[in-house]
Amino acid sequence: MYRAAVPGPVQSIERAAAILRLLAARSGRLGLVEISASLDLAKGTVHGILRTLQSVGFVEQDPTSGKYQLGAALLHLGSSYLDVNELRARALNWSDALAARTGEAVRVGTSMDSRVLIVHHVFRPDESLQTLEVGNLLPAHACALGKVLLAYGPAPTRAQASQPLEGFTRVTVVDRRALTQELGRVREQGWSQEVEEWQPGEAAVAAPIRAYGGLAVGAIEVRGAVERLCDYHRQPKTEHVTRVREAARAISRELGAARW
Amino acid sequence: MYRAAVPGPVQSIERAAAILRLLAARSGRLGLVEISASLDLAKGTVHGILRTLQSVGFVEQDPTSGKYQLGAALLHLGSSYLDVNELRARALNWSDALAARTGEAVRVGTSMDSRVLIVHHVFRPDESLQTLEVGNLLPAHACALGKVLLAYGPAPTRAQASQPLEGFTRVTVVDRRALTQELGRVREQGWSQEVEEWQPGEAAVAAPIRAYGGLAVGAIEVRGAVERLCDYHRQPKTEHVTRVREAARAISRELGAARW
DNA sequence: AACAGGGGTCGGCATTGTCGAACGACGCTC
DNA sequence: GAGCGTCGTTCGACAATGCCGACCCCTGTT
Repeated sequence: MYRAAVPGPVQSIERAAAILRLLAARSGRLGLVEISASLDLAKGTVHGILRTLQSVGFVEQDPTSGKYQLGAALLHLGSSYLDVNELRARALNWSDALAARTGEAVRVGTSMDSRVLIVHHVFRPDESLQTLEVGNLLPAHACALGKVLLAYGPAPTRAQASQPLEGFTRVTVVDRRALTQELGRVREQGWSQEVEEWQPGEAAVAAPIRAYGGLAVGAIEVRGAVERLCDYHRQPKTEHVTRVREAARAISRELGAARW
Repeated sequence: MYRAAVPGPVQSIERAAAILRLLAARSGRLGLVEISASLDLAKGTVHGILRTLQSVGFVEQDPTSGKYQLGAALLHLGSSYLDVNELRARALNWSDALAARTGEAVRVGTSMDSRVLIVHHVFRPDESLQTLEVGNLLPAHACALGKVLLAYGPAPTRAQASQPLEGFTRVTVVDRRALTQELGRVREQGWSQEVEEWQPGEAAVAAPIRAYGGLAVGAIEVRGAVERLCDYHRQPKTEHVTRVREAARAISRELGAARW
């Protein structure tokens, strides 16, 4: 039997986490056999794990259909994570001001599993209906936040670099070499942009939030309609770039100061 | 050795969940020995679980201090839970309207471990700064949401009924018998109130959201300053009570209709 | 009425996680 | 600055633990 390199990754916990991820990915309820088939585990095994997860409130079971879904306890854990998260805490003050000054929505994100996790979101300051995106996961290569995180984060692993890039609009960067080139440009100029590469009609500008050592621990972006955020060359307006970069620097300073 | 009544609650997963709860309760970072002492487990055991939780992103370790805290993956799971949660989905439409009509903040909650979990929160429609309370856990006996859930939920277990009620202000109901009496009144009138029992200066009115069978699966409340929400007898204004009850009934109907 | 498909249960086996002691690093005190 | 205490981490042995796969029951369908 294969023996793990590092000792003691608790198998059942890994499996439980895989089940939770599966339930989160397929938004909706999943049956026992679906889960056991997806993870290639025996039904009985999955059932035992599910019952345990249910008893601690991490999953719930629909009594009529018998299907499983995520449980309420996770919501509380997630919000507790936000309370502890230092990046978010430091970004709170500055992002409000940034949204007010630019008149656009502001989002703060961090890297997770080569995707971008939104940890803070300030609505565009107008009366329009907007949905809170905190907790959402975005593909890194298709949004301004992600590009900055890729550019200033650790180098991608072999496995990551060989995965194809998914396209979302006609201008999403799907060519790996083109992306590498753009990330170089991002490093040179110190900020990233994204014009209709994720959502049609939307553009964004992002800058890195760096902790001691220079590695990016997060990013902050301003996002809004292309016609407001960009000039007539479809390039982000300089004032927005400047303001995002200022906010990012301010937060970086606070993060550094808090620990050193 | 004690043998569990139902077979197969996976021990390591229960322990992992206990660790996560501990990390959530003590907001902040915890050391390995603190955790192992709190749960009365061997250091090595806790370490193995923590490493596994870390590898799946449920906890993070501060590289400088070595202490552990909740991880980013939980945020995503929590927000995924919100996506699936049917109570919240149905409440979305009605709570916005309720907030607009009453001019006050609206919250929707559900029962969890004999406390109240906030699953939706609409800010009071003015420019004041408010913090999102989704994911927060409140004591059931001290808020309007909780009283409704207690009144229309399953009867409390022996263990629950013998726990003392914590006081938060001078008027918090801390006497178990007084609470029972008030819950009876809530059942009679179909709604609950709370005047400065949780936060000084704040009052709230709540009504039950019931699924098929009549059991409350959630509750919705309007919350605001006492002087706005109540009349000069410090009783909630009738118009607010009516509106909350209407919203609750509408959501209940949708929930029932969705399944039957 | 028979069948298919779902969730749930059970007991035996060996894999798996647990324990406790020992290690190395750090920081504090004297 | 040497010693001590504390903390996170590693390791190996043991056996308790959780895993597997066959079996059961129920519901809905053909």
